[in-house]
Amino acid sequence: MTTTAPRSKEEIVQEYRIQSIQDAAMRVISRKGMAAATMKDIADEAGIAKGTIYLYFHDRDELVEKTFEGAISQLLRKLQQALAVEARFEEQLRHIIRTQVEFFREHREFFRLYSSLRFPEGNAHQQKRHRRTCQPQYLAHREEMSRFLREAMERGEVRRMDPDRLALFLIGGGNAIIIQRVSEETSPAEEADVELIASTILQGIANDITRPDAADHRAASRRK
Amino acid sequence: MTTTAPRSKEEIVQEYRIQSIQDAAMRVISRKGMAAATMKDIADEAGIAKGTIYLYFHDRDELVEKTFEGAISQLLRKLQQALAVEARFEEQLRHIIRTQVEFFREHREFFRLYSSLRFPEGNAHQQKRHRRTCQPQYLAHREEMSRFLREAMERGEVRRMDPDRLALFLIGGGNAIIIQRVSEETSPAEEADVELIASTILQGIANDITRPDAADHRAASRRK
Amino acid sequence: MTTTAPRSKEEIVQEYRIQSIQDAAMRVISRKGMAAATMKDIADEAGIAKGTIYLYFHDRDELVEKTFEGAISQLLRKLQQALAVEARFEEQLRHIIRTQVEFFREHREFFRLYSSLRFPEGNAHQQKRHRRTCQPQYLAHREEMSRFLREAMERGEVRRMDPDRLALFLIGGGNAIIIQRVSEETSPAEEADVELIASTILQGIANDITRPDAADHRAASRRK
Amino acid sequence: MTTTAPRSKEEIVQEYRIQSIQDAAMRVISRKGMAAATMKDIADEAGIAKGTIYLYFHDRDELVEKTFEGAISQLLRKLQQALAVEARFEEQLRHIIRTQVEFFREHREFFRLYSSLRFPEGNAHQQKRHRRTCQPQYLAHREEMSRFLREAMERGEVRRMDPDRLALFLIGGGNAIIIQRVSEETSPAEEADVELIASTILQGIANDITRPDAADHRAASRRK
DNA sequence: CATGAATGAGAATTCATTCAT
DNA sequence: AATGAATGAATTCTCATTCAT
Repeated sequence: MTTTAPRSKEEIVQEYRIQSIQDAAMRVISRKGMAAATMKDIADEAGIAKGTIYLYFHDRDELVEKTFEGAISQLLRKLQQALAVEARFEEQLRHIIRTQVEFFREHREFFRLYSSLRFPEGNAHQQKRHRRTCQPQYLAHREEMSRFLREAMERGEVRRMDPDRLALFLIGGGNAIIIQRVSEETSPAEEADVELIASTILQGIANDITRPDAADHRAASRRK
Repeated sequence: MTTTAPRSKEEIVQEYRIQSIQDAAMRVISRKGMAAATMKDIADEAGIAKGTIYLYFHDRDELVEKTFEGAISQLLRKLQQALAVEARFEEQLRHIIRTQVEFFREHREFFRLYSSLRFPEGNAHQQKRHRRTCQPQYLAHREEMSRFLREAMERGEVRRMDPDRLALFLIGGGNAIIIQRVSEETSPAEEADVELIASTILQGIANDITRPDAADHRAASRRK
Repeated sequence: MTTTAPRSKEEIVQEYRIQSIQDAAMRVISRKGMAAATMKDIADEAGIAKGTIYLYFHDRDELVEKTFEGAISQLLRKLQQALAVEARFEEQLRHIIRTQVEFFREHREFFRLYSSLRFPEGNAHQQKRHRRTCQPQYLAHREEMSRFLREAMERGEVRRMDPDRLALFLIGGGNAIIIQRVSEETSPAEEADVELIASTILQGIANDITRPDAADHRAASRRK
Repeated sequence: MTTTAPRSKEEIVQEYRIQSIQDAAMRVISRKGMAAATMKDIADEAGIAKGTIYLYFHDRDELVEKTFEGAISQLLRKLQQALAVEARFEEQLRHIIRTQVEFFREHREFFRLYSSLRFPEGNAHQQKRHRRTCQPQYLAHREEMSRFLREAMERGEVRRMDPDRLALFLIGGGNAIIIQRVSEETSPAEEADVELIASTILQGIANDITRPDAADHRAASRRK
């Protein structure tokens, strides 16, 4: 493990405060939405005064950004752990999907934030700032997935195609199901959704046993 | 086709106004984002006075909702046309995907709106209202797709699985790629992305185990 | 007379509003001071809503600046009129002093504003802006006076000395007396103060016993 | 000199603290202006914590007032020293003027404070308090000068006129020049400004045609 | 005593909505 | 019907002041 620098009590308290404000921000944003979440809301949620937030974050933008960064880097860490496990591609893929589904179940508040960040709102200045700080985190997620798929292609476990596009499709499709899970009253077993995603991506949906031409088609594309 | 009731000149003017305000709203929202789009912006874009909007829409929420409804019903109409075409399942699927990609290319402004509406923002009252009016439209889209897939399963063209989940996955994955196309400087040919989505969904990405070379390859990499 | 552009009713109303807001700002600033005058105060004083001010002025800074500019340009116009009168130097000087005393009597609220502007407050950015827009007006006043004195020196009516410094001294001394008049319960006749300033500046205060002619001069003036 | 009460170490420390806070306040106010000078700024400048200031001053107003009082009483002491010197009136006048110019050169930060205090800002309560504590100091300065002039009139060295008004004029005119010196990049020699003020006040600026020496002076300057 | 984190009243500014013209 | 000036509630952010450590 890494040697953590010896921290004074002040630093610990400070970190605790920062964390609890971010947690509150996450809850409020997920409840009321990015635009409608006011500093007052967040302060109330955190059980502190409005002004206190400004002791730890320069302004509203910074709070939102840091909140997002914190959450997504947690997700990235989990994904990397999932990728680090030695296993067959198919197992790894299922593991990755499961990790995301679990993460968003545990942090369902975060999901909204994650989604809303794809489309930055606000004025031009805010949007630029946004792209600068939030997008990189979002991109990192995509690139991690993209790299995972590319390596599988190089090993021949996945047929050759644009790994970036495939990563997008997989993440986007997975997220759609997660969103649904988050808003549903009762969902199927988590494992069922994981399996659905994994099997769809792996084998596709076509019932090709009966259609010899489909097999031909595949064989043909392989020959290219 | 359908017999429209005879409309007075007033009604025609009225409809024209409503439409041009909604068009303006769509452009502004897609340019500045949901939260930053002010009534003044929309009025200016439509070339009318702020107050005039209130003659046709009760308040800002209603304008946004109606704008959304209008746009998504256009999309639904196109999808239904695509589904109405008699063709093999695979062709229809490609057609549907192509329709969506094209629709969002032509209405890229709308895409933002579409995405942001999945996660209604605002206070509890607004959110409730939202769910009442916007979600149905969004749901209609999903259900249309779901029905299409279920029917294909019943015909045996698609293997049995949850058609709702599959529809979600397909729409979500497709949207992710569309979003990317919208924000990219230069994209691959539209047809390439359509094909990628279609083939992934149909055949999946796994390199068929029945191919001995692939199996060998995998075995080899496992030995390392 | 200058031909005023034909103005629409809107423009007239607009100008009226601008003027009445500036008047209110002047009154509030003179009552509570530059720093303590809030937008709410000014709006209340003008009998309008806070937001209305922002229809006519971009922000607080602009309002304060424009208010100042408007008032000082009035003063400058009056001074120029006073200087335009053909008369002996001494008469002109008295006229100028009288003009200022009168102006500040009629616009006593303005005086505070005038004084406080010599020392711009606020952050560096505000101060820079200040210098750009307010100082020029203040300088114009000084330069007008300076030019008047220099010309008198060139005509031999005033002994040679630094006209800029002399202008400063005269304005500063005059203002000190005006400030006093503004805050006194009961003041001497306006003309008495004008005469005191004028005679002090013209003849000085020394009772030069050693200069018989000076004594004569004084005796003469006493006889009048 | 004066018998100071025997002071405990605590009292000495206390006085030192008070003084250093006031010094810091003076520097900050002169740098950023009365309104923009925050308690944090002053505490930082003094190298102590914000809260500590409140151990020695009841609130911000009191700090500002005491700071002002401290500075102006220094000035008064210097003026009294200047007046105590036995000399001809003209010499004493020059000495007084010189004292002020020097004082403000050495305490140029104070000058701003001095000027801004003539026009108390803030709410009615603050202004009342202000008048109670600050004005007396300012008045003492004026009265000292006034007394000096009245005595000179009684001795026949200065012609009879309202000594209060004359004091105002002299102080106001002098200050205007000092302000200018403070804000100029490069100023004339201090003595030149002292002489300009003194000679203007003593002899006035009129080129008295009846005075042969003055006429000579003019003739000489014309010849150039 | 000294500290500085926490507080919350209050300021500037924005913008959906109303309404006299 | 259309307008856009006026409104004021709501929001972000600041800073004098308090108080537990």
